Amino acid sequence: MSTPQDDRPRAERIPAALRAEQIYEAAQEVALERGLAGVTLRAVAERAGVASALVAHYAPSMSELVADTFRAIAGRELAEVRAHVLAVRDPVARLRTLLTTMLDGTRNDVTPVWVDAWGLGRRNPDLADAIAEEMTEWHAAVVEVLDAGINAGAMTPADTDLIASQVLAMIDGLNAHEMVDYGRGASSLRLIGRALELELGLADGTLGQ
Amino acid sequence: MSTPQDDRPRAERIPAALRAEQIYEAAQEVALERGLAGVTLRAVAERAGVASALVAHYAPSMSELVADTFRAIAGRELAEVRAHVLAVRDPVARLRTLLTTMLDGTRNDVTPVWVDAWGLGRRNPDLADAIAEEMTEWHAAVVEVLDAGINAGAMTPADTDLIASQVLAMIDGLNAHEMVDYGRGASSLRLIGRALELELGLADGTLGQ
DNA sequence: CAGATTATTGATCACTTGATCAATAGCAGT
DNA sequence: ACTGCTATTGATCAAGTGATCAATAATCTG
Repeated sequence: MSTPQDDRPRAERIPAALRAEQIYEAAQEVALERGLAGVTLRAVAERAGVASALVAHYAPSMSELVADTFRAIAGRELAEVRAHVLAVRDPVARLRTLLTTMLDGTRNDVTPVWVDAWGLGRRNPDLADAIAEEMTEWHAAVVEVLDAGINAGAMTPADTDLIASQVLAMIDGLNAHEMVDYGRGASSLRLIGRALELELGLADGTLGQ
Repeated sequence: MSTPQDDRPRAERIPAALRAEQIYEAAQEVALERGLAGVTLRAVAERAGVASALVAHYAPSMSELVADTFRAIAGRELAEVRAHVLAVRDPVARLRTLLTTMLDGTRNDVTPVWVDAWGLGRRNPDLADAIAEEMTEWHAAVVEVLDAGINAGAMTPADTDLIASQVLAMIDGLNAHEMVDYGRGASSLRLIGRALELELGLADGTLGQ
């Protein structure tokens, strides 16, 4: 059980740009399935159906590939959530949609990616930069939702910058907790919802069920 | 640069129980300095000043050693914080002490241990169990502080179970964020303090400065 | 002091990681 | 059909991981 190389039909020869894209996408698939820590030279190569040397050929280094993979996954997630949330017109319903979307477990595969990222970020500077960037964008998106609600008069004026940080901290903390099966039975939505209702002058239960 | 074995004076022969304790402590030192992911057979051996085989001899397996190491660090941290917090008699001041203690950066070395733990917990069942246990104890400690405040009439009655989960989520989330240098300038204490003041009927600024 | 007990080690295994490089194979243009 | 360009690969490296085991050395016991 120790074949020095993968036996596999030789990969079809395609333009470099296209192959780079395939490898890039394979890395994302691996990250979503096995976590960011599972994005190894050989795992990505197998997923893409090419020799591991080809992955090394297209990626500057694995640490950069990991960082780029994280950036792609986090960026796409934000774009999707943003589009989904902004489609809701009523400000309060929009905020509720934001919370439910981020907590309903639909994105159960990207949470491990974030948790892995925080841990790996300490030894991977490229990844640390990527994390900071994505977090800034998430923060801006939450602020946008809050500001819209306040400007529409549906929420009490508040320090949206601070509240957005709070929301993200709670969501990331809860997601990390749930990853190790620490549910405590309490509904995460209700937990965050209550806090925001108080800070934004909303009636009890408006954000949670 | 490839000595097959560490050249080093042979470790003095001491009773097994004592040596086990030394290795156990060496693992904790390594974890605090290089993170839980740095707790490897050879790193612990070097730290303890023994051959790597001896670490393997005393530890059932590395995954168990990592789990035990986490348990020891998290447990000791909780005991210390608890003692420090319970020494404060005034309920509100006690809560404030709890928050400042958990956020003032004094325990900057154990935060990475927690963050590593969440990531590694997915592949290390022993570690996952340890995490859940330690979190349960932390939760109970926070509830204790909140209940005391409410019973003393210093805080508005509330669902302390839920609020404790919220506090832990925010703290862990914020700590994770700060680990990748994502400070956003905002004071974490003020952020959590504001939220709790609202939920516990405390005057603005009572918990934060 | 001789012998049994046990703590400690060196060597080694099988495996995984990222990375490099000469060699090969396929396509494009002439 | 030939030639040049380039995508792709196999082999291999050095480093690091956890783990095992016979051999050694120190202590204790009778």
